[in-house]
Formats: sequence, C-alpha cells, structure tokens
Amino acid sequence: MDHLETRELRYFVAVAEELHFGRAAVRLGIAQPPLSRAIRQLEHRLGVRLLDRDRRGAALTGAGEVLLREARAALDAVAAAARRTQRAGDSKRPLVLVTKAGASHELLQRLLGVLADEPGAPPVEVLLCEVGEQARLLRDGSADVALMHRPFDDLTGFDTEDLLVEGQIALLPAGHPLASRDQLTLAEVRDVPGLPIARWPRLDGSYPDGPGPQVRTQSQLAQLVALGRTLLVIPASSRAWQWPDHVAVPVVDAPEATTVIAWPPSSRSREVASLVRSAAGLRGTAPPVHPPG
Amino acid sequence: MDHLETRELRYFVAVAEELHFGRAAVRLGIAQPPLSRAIRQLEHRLGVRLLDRDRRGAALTGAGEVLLREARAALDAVAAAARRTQRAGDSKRPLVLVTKAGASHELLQRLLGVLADEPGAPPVEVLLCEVGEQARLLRDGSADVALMHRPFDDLTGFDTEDLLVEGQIALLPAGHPLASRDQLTLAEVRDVPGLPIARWPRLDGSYPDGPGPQVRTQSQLAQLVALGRTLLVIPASSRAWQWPDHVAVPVVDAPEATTVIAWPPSSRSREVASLVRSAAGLRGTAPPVHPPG
DNA sequence: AGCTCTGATACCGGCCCGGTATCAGGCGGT
DNA sequence: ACCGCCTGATACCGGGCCGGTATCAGAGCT
Repeated sequence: MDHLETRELRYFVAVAEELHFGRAAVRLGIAQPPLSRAIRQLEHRLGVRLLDRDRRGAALTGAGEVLLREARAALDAVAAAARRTQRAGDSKRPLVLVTKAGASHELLQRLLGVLADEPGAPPVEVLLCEVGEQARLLRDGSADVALMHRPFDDLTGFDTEDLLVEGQIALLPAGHPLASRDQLTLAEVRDVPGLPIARWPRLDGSYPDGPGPQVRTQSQLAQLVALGRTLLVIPASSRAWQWPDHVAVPVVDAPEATTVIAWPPSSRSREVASLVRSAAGLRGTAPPVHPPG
Repeated sequence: MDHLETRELRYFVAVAEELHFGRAAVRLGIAQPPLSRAIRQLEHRLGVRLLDRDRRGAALTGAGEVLLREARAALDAVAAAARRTQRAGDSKRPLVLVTKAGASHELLQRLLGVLADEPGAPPVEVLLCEVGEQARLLRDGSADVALMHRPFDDLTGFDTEDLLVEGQIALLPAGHPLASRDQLTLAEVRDVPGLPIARWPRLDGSYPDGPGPQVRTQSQLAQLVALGRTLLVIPASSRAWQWPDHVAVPVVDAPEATTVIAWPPSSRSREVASLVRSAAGLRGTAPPVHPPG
C-alpha cells in the first residue's frame, strides 16, 4: 500500500461533510466524475468501503466515520506544518496568542503588560476568536499559544500550564429578581422561568434541542442577556465584557474554572517557552472574585 | 497558497534526514533531479528557504528544522488515518495494546486476565516494542492504546489515565558490593566506580557522550547488567525481566514512576473506552515494592 | 412514460512527475 | 594547474494521472 495524498483526504472530507458528490465537487471546484473516481480509488487503496452510495446521496460507513475524524486531524497537521514553517521563515515575526473574545481580560492585560516590560520577551500579536475556535486555530498553526478554560474547552492534544483558578458568576439581565441577590447556587440558576440557557452549535454546526435561544457569538449572547432573554454562568473574570444592563452574581457551588495557557506539544520553540514562563509568573495573583466593598 | 501534498513532505523529510539529495533520492527510490526540483518547488511554494545547499551536502535552515518536526507529525497523522480506517473496516478486529517489552508485566497480566473474564471486553492483541517506540506506534495508528511510564516516556499529545504508582529499584549485577544492601539512595547509585549508566540513543539515532555502554534494546541492557558492565534504576515492576544474575535493590529516594494507559485523543472509540475503563479498574492494586520476607 | 436527481462510465487533453543526459563549481590529490 | 570526483542544478522528453465534457443507468415522483 503506498501513501495517501492530502488531495485524497481533502476530497473525502468534502464528500463526507456534504454527503453528496455533486455538492462536494462544487465546493472543491472540480467536476463530479473525477471526484467519484478519486473516492473510489481511495476506497480501493485502503481496501475499505467508506461510503454507502444511495439514490439520494451518500452515507458514511463505520470506517468512513473513522476516516473523517482522522483525515480532519491529518489535514490540520499538514496545514500547521505549512503555516508554522512560513512563520519560522519570517525572522522576528510576532507570536500569535489566541483567546476567546472577552475571556480572561484582566489576565491578558497583565500578561501583555509584563511582556512589554521585559526587554527579551518576544512580540505578541493577540487574535480574538469565538467560543471553541481556539483549539482549531492552535491545531492548524494559525496561532502559537492560546488562553483556554478548563473544563470548558477541549484541551486534548495540547500541553498546558494552569494560570488562574476562579469561581463562576451568573450573568443576569439588570432588573431580574435574581439580580439583586448576593449569591446564587447552581440549582437556583438552572431552570429559571423565562430565562432558558442559550444553546451553542455543536461541532457539526447543528444546534441541540431545547428552549433557549440559539447563539453563535459572544456578542449575540451578551445582547440576549441585556435583552432579558437568557442568562449564563461564566468564569468570574469574564465580567470584563459586562454591559451596563448586566448584573453579575457569584454562583457559590459552580465548579471552578481554570484559565490555562496551551500550546501544541510539537512547537516547543524558545519564544513559546519564554511566553509560557512569563505567563506562569502571573500565577496566584488573581483579583478577588467579588468586587470590593 | 494551495495545499501541501504528503509526497512533498516525504521528500523533504528524506532530504532533511539525509542532508544529502543523492542519498535521499536513493532512499525514496527516485532519481536526484526530480527530488531537487520538488524541494525547490516546495521552498518556492512556502516562500521560505528550507535548506542551505553546499558543496558537501545540505544543511537545515531554521524554517527547515521547523518543517522537519512538523512534517514528521503530519505524516504520522496521515499514516494514522490510513491505518485506523483500515482497521475500522475489519469488523471485530482486535485492539492493539503496545508496551515496552518487560515493563509493567504483572499489571499487563492482570489486565489481560480481567479482559478475558469480561464477556463484553474487546479482544486485545499485545505488541511489545523497545524503549521509546510506543509514542510513535500510537501516533501513526499502529496501536490503539499503550502502557507508558511517567516521567520516562513522552506523553505529550495523548490522553492518559494513571494506573499504578510505584517506587524504583536499582538493578545490579549479582555479586557487586552494592547488591547486598537492603536499600540504596540515588546519590549512592550515581557514579558507582566501574558501573557507568548506559547511554540510550537520542531521537536522531546518535548517542550522547559519556563513559557508559551504548544500548538500543532492553535485552542488550539486561545482558550488560548480568555481565557486570552497567547498572540501571527502573520502576519496581520491571523486576519481571530480572535475570538470575541480577539483583534488585530499592532506591528509596528515586522519583516515583507512574504507569499510565495512553491513547490518541482522536480515537475515542467504544472499544478503547471500554479497555481504558477495565484498566482503570485495576488501579490501587499494586503489588508490594519490596519482595515479601 | 417521462422528468429529475443521484452517482457511474467513457474518453480525451494537458499538466506534472519522474527518468536520462548533462552542466557548473568547489575540493583534493599527485 | 590539471583532472577526477563529488556535490546539486538544468534541460528535455515521455508517460501517467488528474480533471474536463458527454453520456449512461437506475430509482423515485408526478
């Protein structure tokens, strides 16, 4: 058996995602017949049936599901190789640090402040992304390091260093009965009448069933809270993006949220190591969870 | 910029490892001119110089070193995609568990025993490898799970579950003065006259400098100990491969060794999950470190 | 039956990969 | 200084494979 080419993997991923040869071909910018042939060759090469063709499209076999998952990871690795190599070519390129927009704002500010003061520190470019995108940007080489949050983000496959452990708060619309409380419990927050928890898209882009509004970005979420349509429980440091119409109330029994700095285990460059060291130096200097007074 | 193909990565890795276009071409089974052209195209495509050509061969640039590391990881991921897909095609294929030959022998025996008794457990094929090979076999899809040892093995990029924490022992030639001791300390074991620590090959195949003998396999090592040429400090459970000519003495202040079960984060199949669960069920049943009596 | 939508097949042209032959240049030996 | 020798680079050619167009085959629907 000789080696797979990324072209074959890209073609397969397109078909597996569209479950339709014609649409996949359009997405790839080629015609349908060569695509059918390529998939057939791939199946023959691997000796495994990947798709069950049908009059109304195609369906993944068990092996096809495995290959879809593996192929995505492999393509990310190849893309990462290209991106990281190109960035290694630019001498004195900045490191890219990615974080969820709005999360861990104080920590990030302090980190950037420390780096600005240190003469030897590498320049850092901050890339803000939406929820759940950090892992992909880190995996495919678009970013060098990420601030992520345990237990919310998927940290598998990364090296991490804990930076900050904090409690969580409920973010409520100002004026809501619960907003005047000093503290809340998870049981009180769950199933609040008229304030269902918002629903995030799954990895495949579909939404779970439920009563809450569908959201895709944090600004959508922030506005929905301000409009009195939903509430959320988030790490205390996310208060940074609190609106005037928001009220934050500590949730005393919520699991602790840990902010970590994460990087791909393969990229152990001096610059990344230095950045991680600077970040680790901030550990234990968490601001108080409750506002003073 | 369009996409890299694995062919280009394989070619580059060959050249980067050989540092010689001619030898790399032989290894790849192609002629030298197309290889030179392919590398040149790759450099042009990435917009980065990867190799400094020279009258006596080639040398990696900084970007080249990055690409070598990344390309190896990417090629492993692609190979893993192929292997895992093929194995997914065989219905009721056994899971492959890889471990260092001789390590954690009792734990492995107990694990296999438990799995044999459980009716729903997946069949397991055991693959024994040499030191440091587990990570690669796991990464490239040749194995589904591995028994590895912290802090000795490189666990980056894998999900793990701790199975067994144990002390370490010194394995000495029978008849050596230290062999009659009840226990030893690291300081005593270090720099024993006439018993230098053996040297293992680095990732690139070269050996570090030092007085000890060069070894590549555990059986070489075992024999060298029996011959009175070296000593080693290993987890207590590795006594399983103790020879009659070996004597094991606990090293009281050696760092603890943890046996973990590891698997690629991408392969979260039911079978792997079930195997990990069975293995985790053995936790805390470590045999005593000191032989009874 | 006929339309439509699916993927499969047939065939052809162009590109790119890989081979052979050759070149260019630095180094070492006598 | 000459000549081999080794390095990678260049030139050119042939074939295979990829991708395009045209067409087929079969099932569901009206």
